[in-house]
Amino acid sequence: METKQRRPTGRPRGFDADEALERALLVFWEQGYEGASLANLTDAMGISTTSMYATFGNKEELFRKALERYTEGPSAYLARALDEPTALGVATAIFAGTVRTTTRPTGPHGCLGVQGALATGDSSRGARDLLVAWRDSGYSRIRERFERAVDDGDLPPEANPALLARYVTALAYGIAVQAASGVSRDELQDMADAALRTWPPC
Amino acid sequence: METKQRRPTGRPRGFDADEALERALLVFWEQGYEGASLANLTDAMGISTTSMYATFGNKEELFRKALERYTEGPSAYLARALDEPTALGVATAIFAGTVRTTTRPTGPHGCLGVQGALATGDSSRGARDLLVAWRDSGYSRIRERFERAVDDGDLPPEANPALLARYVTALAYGIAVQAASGVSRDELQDMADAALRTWPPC
DNA sequence: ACCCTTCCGCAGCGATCGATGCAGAACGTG
DNA sequence: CACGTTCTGCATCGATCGCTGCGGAAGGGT
Repeated sequence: METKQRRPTGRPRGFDADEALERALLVFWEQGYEGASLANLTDAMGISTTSMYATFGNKEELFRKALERYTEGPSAYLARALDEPTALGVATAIFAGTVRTTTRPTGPHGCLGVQGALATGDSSRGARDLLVAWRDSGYSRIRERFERAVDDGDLPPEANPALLARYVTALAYGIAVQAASGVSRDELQDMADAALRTWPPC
Repeated sequence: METKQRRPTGRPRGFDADEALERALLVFWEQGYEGASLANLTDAMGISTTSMYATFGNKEELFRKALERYTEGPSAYLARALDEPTALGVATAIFAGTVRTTTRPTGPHGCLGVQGALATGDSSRGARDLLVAWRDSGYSRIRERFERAVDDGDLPPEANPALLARYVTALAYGIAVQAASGVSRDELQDMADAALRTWPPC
């Protein structure tokens, strides 16, 4: 089975699809799904609308792929944070990663998963629902990690993993909103450090 | 001085401007500034675009007035919260008000000041900047209230009012984001209650 | 060198965006 | 009732929205 050779050859692509997607990600990140027009996107990607549609499908598909890239790139700190040995370590790493990613000196401020499509019109409900699912997935993974921490005896038996996960995600989203408003990295990190001093909050 | 009689008479308005503004507020709240089209707005307001422009100026002005109405209506809990006698009472009231306002059984979920225009295209930068200023104003008022709490001896002298205000606003924005995702009122209130059990976080 | 396949530039699609001009309707005032 | 003033309904503006058809350009396989 030669499933490897899918493309029966032809004119090769004149641009780097990965780099184009990275550019699109930055536009979505900064302007949101609705605020990013096709002209904005293709200009930043350096390709024509024809190439964009041929390569990525349509605007919503492009957004979906940009979100995947975001998850595996700027937002990869979440997966790493879940590997920390303690619940406190997990929370600490999540906050540190959130602060760093939402306040990069170069690049958009805030979190794509929050500001990409928080409230939208009907025509953008697909992107909005996608981000709702994305945020819910992050919450669920944190909650499961805290459930394991209770099982491990790392967190006390009376701890509420779901509630703790809501707390961590809420603070992370709050950091993201403030970063989008222009609040500095140091100020947000100091706030996160203070919050962690009373961990766990119950 | 007869400044009272400004209008030299004429055909009276055929609709209630206050109610129309309330309807517009709900649309902006649910769909965001960019997601709310003129057609969406005027349909909900029950008036023509001509009447809208004659009465409110343009879309950005309408948004500005809707935000004012939001501040004095759904978001009025903030001003009341600042009158609480203690910093803990202030934080408690802010969280309770945020949870209640962002999860109203009837009406949009989330906070207009957050999801109204968090990340936008160039053409909506006016609305975006307006909300940045709105959020910053809320933060500043809370910070000043906490400074007073330190002066009063309510908060310990080593407390950091700016940091505490960042914490409260972050958690409130996080609640708003989760409410926009559909998280229930009870779950968010339980989380806020847990966070308040370790007040102040430093 | 030929052919087949894929990609790209150009132009333009219908729809919707925010915003207006205009003429007549509807009122308070004299 | 006539007038002056304001508001409203209709039609439409140019611009932009996301998206696509088409024909030629540019490659790889044989």
